[in-house]
Amino acid sequence: MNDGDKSATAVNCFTCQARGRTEWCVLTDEELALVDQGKVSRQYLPGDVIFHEGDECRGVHCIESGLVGIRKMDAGGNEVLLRLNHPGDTMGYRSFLAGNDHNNSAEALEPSVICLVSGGTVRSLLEKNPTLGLRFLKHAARDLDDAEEKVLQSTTLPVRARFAHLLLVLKERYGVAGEDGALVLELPLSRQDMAAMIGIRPESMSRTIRSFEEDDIAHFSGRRVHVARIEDLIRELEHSAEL
Amino acid sequence: MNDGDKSATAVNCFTCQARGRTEWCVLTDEELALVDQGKVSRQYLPGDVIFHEGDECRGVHCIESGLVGIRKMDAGGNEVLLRLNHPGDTMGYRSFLAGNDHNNSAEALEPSVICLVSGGTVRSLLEKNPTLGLRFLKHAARDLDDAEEKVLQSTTLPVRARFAHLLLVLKERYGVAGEDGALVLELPLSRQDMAAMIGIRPESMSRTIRSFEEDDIAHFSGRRVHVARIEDLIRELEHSAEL
DNA sequence: CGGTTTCCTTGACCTCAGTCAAGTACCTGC
DNA sequence: GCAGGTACTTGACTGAGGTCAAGGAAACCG
Repeated sequence: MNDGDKSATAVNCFTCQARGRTEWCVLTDEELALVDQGKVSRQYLPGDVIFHEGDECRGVHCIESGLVGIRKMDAGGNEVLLRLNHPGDTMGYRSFLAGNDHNNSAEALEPSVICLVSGGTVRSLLEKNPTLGLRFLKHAARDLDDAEEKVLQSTTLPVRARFAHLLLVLKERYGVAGEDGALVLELPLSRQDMAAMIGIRPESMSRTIRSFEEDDIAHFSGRRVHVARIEDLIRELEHSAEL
Repeated sequence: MNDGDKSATAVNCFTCQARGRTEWCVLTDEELALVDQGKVSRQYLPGDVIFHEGDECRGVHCIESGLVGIRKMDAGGNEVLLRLNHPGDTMGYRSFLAGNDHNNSAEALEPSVICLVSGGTVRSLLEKNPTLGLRFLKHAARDLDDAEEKVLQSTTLPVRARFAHLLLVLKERYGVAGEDGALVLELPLSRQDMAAMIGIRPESMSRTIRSFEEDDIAHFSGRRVHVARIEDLIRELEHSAEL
């Protein structure tokens, strides 16, 4: 929890690394200048919380660099890691639009630089440039698809299949080419967090990993994963379907 | 499956029962006339499918009357009932916006009249009237919250608690006042569908209902549910949290 | 009306994943 | 270095919920 006055690092929207990937890329230079003025940027270290469930929503967060996990927990302290957000991603736009408090929390998983664009700025931009709203809308549509997919999987698929699926999804972003068609993943996640992503306990995560090793489907050392044959992961998914 | 040429019932957007509740309520009369021209309306009977997962998305559906269930199924034939849609609700706007095929299916649960607003119409309206996009956006934001809530619940809560929660949600729309503070629900759902809503098998649904009866939490006869003390349902939710 | 189908319920059984508890590895600060 | 965490692993046990199989109830339709 480093809530102190992290040096408000001088970040500029025009030179932002993630600029091309953000929702803001549809803005004119003039409009982008508004964002630039209306934002505050901060650094976060792994474990730092950007906002908490229940916090008042004061604007929209935008990731310049790093990695952020979106968590949600219930009354019993159970927690799920809903998704990972990357540079260029926008966070908290939903609570902002709906005008209610944050209904999930965001935590830095890697050292991150994150900007908070004030509510007023976003509101006036939405009026000025309708395309921005459509960008948000598409973003929401994608998130919604993912969430519904997750609902389906978490109620129908067994843990092995869910884990295989998770690895296949993570491959898109964290897969690095191994030799001879093998796949190597460099995950940014602890086992706890992987467990939280598929909604199981750490103990079950351990056992699932071990069973993947025993079946020679994947090999884990630290946060590096070797997968000799991707088909094995896919089969693991389908396998649970038939029969 | 009544895919024949159901009489294209003469429905008019200006006199639509659900008008006030639709996304379109932000349109001017002139714009609404466009919707009226650009739509086709049809009648559906219970069990009729409005669109299937994988179908091409040809526009946005709008419910004039009736009740529609949104289902999603996986390769193994497992199915989840994601949500219920009511008069005034819009369906399929996400696939439409994202430009991909429908990723879930819609089935009439009651006799329904549903309009299909053509893609071109929606597109031009979105350009004309940015507020419409914001309406869709808020809608998506709400759906997303629900979906994420559901992810959390389906991975953390036991069946009894999920069912209690379902009843509490259904109460909002289907609760009718019973005498002396008791609650009576007139559900529009079969047991199978209730099971599908919380992601369990019909057998488990039966057993859960029976256990609620035995514990005197709720009494079921057909699709009517009597709940003497709502607190019991709430306690059922919290109960799973502690300990 | 009886025949068919679909829905719902029940029982017996089993298995997957959660729980509890203990032990190990690793990291950090002193 | 050692003490104290935290993360991870492992084992033994348990139980909630899925599966299978069968029977009953209710809706549908000729």
